[in-house]
Amino acid sequence: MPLDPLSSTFAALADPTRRAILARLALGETSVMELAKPFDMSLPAISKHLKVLEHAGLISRGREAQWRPCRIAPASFKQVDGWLGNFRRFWDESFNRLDGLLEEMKVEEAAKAPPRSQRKVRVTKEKQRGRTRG
Amino acid sequence: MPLDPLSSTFAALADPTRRAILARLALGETSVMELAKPFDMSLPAISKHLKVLEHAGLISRGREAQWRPCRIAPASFKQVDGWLGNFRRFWDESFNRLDGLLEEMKVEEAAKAPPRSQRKVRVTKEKQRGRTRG
DNA sequence: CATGTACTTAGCTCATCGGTTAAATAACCT
DNA sequence: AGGTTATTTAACCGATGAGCTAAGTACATG
Repeated sequence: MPLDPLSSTFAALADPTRRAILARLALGETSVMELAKPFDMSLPAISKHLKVLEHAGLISRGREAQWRPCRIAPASFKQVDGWLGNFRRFWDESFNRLDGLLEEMKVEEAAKAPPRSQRKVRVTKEKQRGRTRG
Repeated sequence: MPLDPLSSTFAALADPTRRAILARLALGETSVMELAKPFDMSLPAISKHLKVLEHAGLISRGREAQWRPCRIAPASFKQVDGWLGNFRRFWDESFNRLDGLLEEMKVEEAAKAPPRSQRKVRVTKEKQRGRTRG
């Protein structure tokens, strides 16, 4: 049985060889041979690692003659980052300051607008999900 | 042999039960019994999961009489977030916009100051590490 | 077509992982 | 001391994971 996406992504990231491969790919698309070079490991081993990374949605692969160029695929990274966001308040100071600010703004807004039905906002849920900077 | 810290952290996160435990702990410190309740699983199994999480630096445990209250430990989360930051440019639009801005600023600064030795800045390295929001 | 290059698949080994039950430890409460 | 509650340790089992070698596939080129 296949694991849920987040589990297979984390599992894929739990190997230093695979993380090193991703670090290399962050510099740009490249071939399997090229990726294998830094490692004291058989080619099939690298091939397996790439399969794991692909299955985890962390890379995608193309076809160019006999080469299978690999590149970073953003989606799973984004998902991991999203999950991590649920815990950001535990370590990110600026996140907490921003939260304080947002809460202040909500309080002020609530003071201006008279309370209607469904006016109450679940701040805790709100601040844990789908945050972007900007 | 023990894995490197990042590997054991990712490995710890690669299990849905353990992620659910962390999600519960995000709501606040609690006991092993309390943590075990939602799961159809023996207590020793939970105990093992907690040991893995503790070893990964994702939780810490106290002592209060016969209870061992668990709570989120920030350090490993932060480390994961830091590692993920190396790849942020692949999915985070606002991150890219910010990078563009920073690069512009560097260009302007460089235009003002006449080129000295070691003036060249490795933007790529710079933008991949130790970023915080402000 | 034959040979070389770039991979992938198959089949094996060994270690680790997630779960189990049974027993041990630790602290509290008569 | 004896019992109850909370949690861990020990010993085991089946499944999965990372590595290997050997063989297979796909494409390019002489």
